[in-house]
Amino acid sequence: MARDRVLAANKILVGDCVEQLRNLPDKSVDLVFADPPYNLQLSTELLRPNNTRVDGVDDAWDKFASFEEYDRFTRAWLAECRRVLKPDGAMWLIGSYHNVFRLGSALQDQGFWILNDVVWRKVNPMPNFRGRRFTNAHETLIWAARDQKSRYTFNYESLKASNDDLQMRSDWLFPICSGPERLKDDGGRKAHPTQKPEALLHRILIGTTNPGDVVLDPFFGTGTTGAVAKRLGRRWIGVERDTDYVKAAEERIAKVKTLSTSSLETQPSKRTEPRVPFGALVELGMLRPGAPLYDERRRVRAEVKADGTLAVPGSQGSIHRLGAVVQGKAACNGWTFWHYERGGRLHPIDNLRERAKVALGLSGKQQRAEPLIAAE
Amino acid sequence: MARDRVLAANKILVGDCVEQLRNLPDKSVDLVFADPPYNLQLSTELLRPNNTRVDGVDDAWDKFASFEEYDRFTRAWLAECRRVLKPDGAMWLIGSYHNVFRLGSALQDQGFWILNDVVWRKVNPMPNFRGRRFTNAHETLIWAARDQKSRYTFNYESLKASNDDLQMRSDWLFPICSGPERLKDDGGRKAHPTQKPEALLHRILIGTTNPGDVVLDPFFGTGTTGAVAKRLGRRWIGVERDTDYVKAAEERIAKVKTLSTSSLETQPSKRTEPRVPFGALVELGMLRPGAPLYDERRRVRAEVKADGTLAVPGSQGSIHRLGAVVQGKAACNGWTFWHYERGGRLHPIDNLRERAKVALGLSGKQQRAEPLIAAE
DNA sequence: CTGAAGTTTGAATCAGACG
DNA sequence: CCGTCTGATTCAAACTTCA
Repeated sequence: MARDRVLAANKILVGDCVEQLRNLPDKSVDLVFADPPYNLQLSTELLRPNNTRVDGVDDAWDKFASFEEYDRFTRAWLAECRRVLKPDGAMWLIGSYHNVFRLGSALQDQGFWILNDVVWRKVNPMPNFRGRRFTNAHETLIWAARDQKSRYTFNYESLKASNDDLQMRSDWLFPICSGPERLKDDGGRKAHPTQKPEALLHRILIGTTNPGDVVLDPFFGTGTTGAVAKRLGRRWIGVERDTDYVKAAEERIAKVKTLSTSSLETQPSKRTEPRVPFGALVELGMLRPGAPLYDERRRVRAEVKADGTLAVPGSQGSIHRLGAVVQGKAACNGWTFWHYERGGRLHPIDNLRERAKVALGLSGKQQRAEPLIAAE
Repeated sequence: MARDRVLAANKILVGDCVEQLRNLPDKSVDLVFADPPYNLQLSTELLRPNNTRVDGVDDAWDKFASFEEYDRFTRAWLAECRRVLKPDGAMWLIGSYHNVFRLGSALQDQGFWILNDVVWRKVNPMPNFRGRRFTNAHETLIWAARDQKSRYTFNYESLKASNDDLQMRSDWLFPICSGPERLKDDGGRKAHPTQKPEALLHRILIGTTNPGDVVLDPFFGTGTTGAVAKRLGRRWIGVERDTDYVKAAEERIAKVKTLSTSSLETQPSKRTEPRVPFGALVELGMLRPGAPLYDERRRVRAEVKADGTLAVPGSQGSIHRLGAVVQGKAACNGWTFWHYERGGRLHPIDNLRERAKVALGLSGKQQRAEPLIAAE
């Protein structure tokens, strides 16, 4: 089958994904990174609260008539990727809840062996403008070996060392791709609607490939995979149908310099300040619903509700909002304003937050969260 | 079909999941929470349709056969859950990468409408002992409405208020179930291998059910769903096959006390508050016909008409329509766009609506809250 | 030039009542 | 079932404007 197919790395194959993959030889690729269409199927336009329109993904390449058609497409390109992978090769997929369950099932059906699912937590996701769902603040990656027997690459020590000597977990925190990294077209608009951050590919390639490995991206887009692969001294192959994307990717990758063998960049981990919301104290049982809270001088008595709000007669809201309301002020830091009673004395609920941080592992020491106010 | 099936809540149905679900009436349940078996030991536990054992996992056909069997089981209990759900009902599933892709695909295939996938990030996950994978530090939840048209319950304001006035995101941080909350058997060993933390169910039930709702858990285990449902004033039904688990769950739930009705009051939503049409302000004499209204910066001047419409030269219509027209936008909330003048200053007409609610006796508890502490 | 203030934007299956 | 109309709703970061 593959007798006259030769692997030429560091180039983009222009054309249909499955057709182009057929031109690659069997067992020639170490890793596949695939960011396939998400099949979003947006129905109507979405307005922001200020009545401006959200520039959603409505490109033709993301349109599929049904799950059946999407599954058919998925099976076709997955099968080609599997053929092209070396026996010890592996694959990364990325998707959202719209498509990732189809991807994962198809992977398993074809004999891939899932090693982890990994969650990319977005520092700065787009909010949910209508207030009808949770903020969609993550995307899901699947890491799978070609089959159960594959001796896949995993640079455990590198990842651990770059993670303050803690095992790298399955939840990763990165900002979305914006700023200077985000490619723009001639008109100054985003060149690609779904450009992935280089930090994501950086961790993947450092963690699951070795220098010199061949990385295939069958949905190359504007070439994030190629750019990071080149920088990290990996070889790469991209497949992309859209010639505008191809042009942008080629120009982008041409500017990238390969790092010297010695200089192994450490992951710039953008840690956000650990935050404990008030509701967590209720959910964790540290404050019972019905428990009273007071201001410092006991002039106001409020009651904790099961939904994580606080109430006085005639008003209910967050600890901050209610603190502002009872004082007739515009704003209030509820953490220092409200107090719980213990041993006949009042303590700011901020103290509880410190203990919750410990329970949630957001501070150094590990201990258990005991209820501090007994049920009545 | 369901003519002689009666819904008896707050009890455990002992027996096979699908068989027991068949005894529940159609459209009787508000929410399903399901924590199905994870399919971890495919090769040893699962039988082929002809009851021969699937032995050996080396063979791709066996793996496929096993997934087939798991999918058949999944479709069977999901279909019963869908039948039992009210038209506006919803479902939560929880799983790991071993089974969650099968669950999500089956949900979509049966017509459920996925609203979010949610990631439970574990504070204290089990480390990966062999250092060959990422620490499996999360599990995945799927929240889905019965179908696309379902008007599902979502207590957006409660979740936001309990999260320091920020929208609740799709990534949740909770410790695994341990300490006193973890049920032990007579030998002091954990009574159930995968007991879920009550905090997880607390957030789910607060966020997506109302007091009095019926919550069904078809894989009840040691009854976390029932315990939290009872505490939060929701009704519950469990299905469990293992009589040891049933006994542990019954003892556990018997000890739980339901919170007082007042503790369960949720943050009221502006959406559910009674509506005051603009015309009522004119009828009540709060705005006289001919009165001028302005946008925030006085760039536009409109005039109130006796019929409750608003007019600028050349255009007339509702406060919303006219606000959109003068801005050249597709939509506009007239209540916040238009302002009336009083004491030389502009105030949004939304303020008048609040006063109209009081005048019309439509105001509930969330009325004009007076400061309880005098300004200093 | 600097900092404050305002604007733009990101893989989105994003409403509900009423006639 | 479908069209019409009211009116509820956003977070973090980058970028632009202006004092």
